[in-house]
Amino acid sequence: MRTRLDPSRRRAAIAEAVGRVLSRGGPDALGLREVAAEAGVTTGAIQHHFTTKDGMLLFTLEHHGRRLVERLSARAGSAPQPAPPRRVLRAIAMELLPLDEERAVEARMAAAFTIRAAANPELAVIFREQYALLHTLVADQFGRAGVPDADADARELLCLIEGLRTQRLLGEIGDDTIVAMVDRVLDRLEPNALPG
Amino acid sequence: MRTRLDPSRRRAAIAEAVGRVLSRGGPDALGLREVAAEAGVTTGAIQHHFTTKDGMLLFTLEHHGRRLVERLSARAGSAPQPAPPRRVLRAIAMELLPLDEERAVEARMAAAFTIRAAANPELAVIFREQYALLHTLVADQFGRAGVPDADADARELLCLIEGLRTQRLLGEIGDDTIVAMVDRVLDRLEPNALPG
DNA sequence: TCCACTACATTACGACTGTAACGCAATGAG
DNA sequence: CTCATTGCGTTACAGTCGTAATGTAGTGGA
Repeated sequence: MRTRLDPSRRRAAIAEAVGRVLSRGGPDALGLREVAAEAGVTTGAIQHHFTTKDGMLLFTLEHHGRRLVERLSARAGSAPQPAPPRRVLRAIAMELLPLDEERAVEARMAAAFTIRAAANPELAVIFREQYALLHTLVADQFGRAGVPDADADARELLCLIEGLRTQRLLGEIGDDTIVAMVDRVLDRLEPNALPG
Repeated sequence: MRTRLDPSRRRAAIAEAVGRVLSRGGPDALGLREVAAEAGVTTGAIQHHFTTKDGMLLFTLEHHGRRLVERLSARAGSAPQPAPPRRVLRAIAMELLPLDEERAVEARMAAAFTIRAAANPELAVIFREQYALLHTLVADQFGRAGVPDADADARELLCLIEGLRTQRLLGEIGDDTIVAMVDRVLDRLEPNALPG
């Protein structure tokens, strides 16, 4: 028997394992035994904490979404309050884009959940909730920058980021292209701000 | 026994069925029996034409990609030669975006293949080849419009379209938002062209 | 007409799937 | 200490998976 663990910790650990499995092997590799092995537990443990596979996936999406939003909020909220919006937006973009392996795993996992959500309303709800949070977060920064239509600018930036994630994980573009594109867009959206 | 059919026609029909199944039920629904039922054949027929499931998927991706590129080329090539680039680009965008059910099926299918490609180099190659064709197609139009960096503009537009597809199929944005965003971007990228 | 061949259909099989059922050790309350 | 409860591990099972094997009807050439 392995170390006994706080249930929420164990659920989190399993959710992380789901992400790695999904990221590594694609949708066909997502089996309970595979996840269990990745998490270092047995299928019995998974069954105990989630009862069903769909429940596990639902929690996994919530878990990762929560973590991501927290990270982004920290980026937006830290520093002496009047941090330049451009810098905050750039930080948010970098946090979302798959520029290191950890973010790449997140991106691949998100993509895997995306199609499931397209055929599963429960998952789609989670996505929309998280997107709403993200949108207000970004739109606030555009608002602070004084652009005429902060909502539209926020939608466009998030949209571009989504596209960059997808194209990057297909190898259609490289890391340098990603960064260049983000800067290009930020320069245009807020031309009066100081560079950096 | 069903009607005997030209092999390439049969393969195409099966590929279409794969797209519909993938679009409708997500990755878990993609079984040979499901595809066979959708195509109105037996698993034996599928096996005869593709021998393996992966082969079937590979062909499916190629098939749909080919069709899409042909449609787009037709859009770009038709009309008395000097059709305004803005109009051509808009037509291309509309052809790519899930504004009707047929394109929505294509978008969901593409998303489903995307994650598979992330873990399957053979599929990724197909994606990259098709993306290259698409890129030159779009970049040509930007070139004709006389923008300073046609490549970057093409990448950005395609990137935005990719993001719009994803967000649309999650229900995060609506059809009107999609069209508005495309026009917004086209207005900015090529401000000197005539409207329409 | 005969024959090789193609285009399927049918059946069968072993591997693998998610989940139910059961067992048991550790833990906290009394 | 006792004891119910929680947190797993183990085993079993029915169903589904992709694929191999085999059969057969239709087809085009000689």
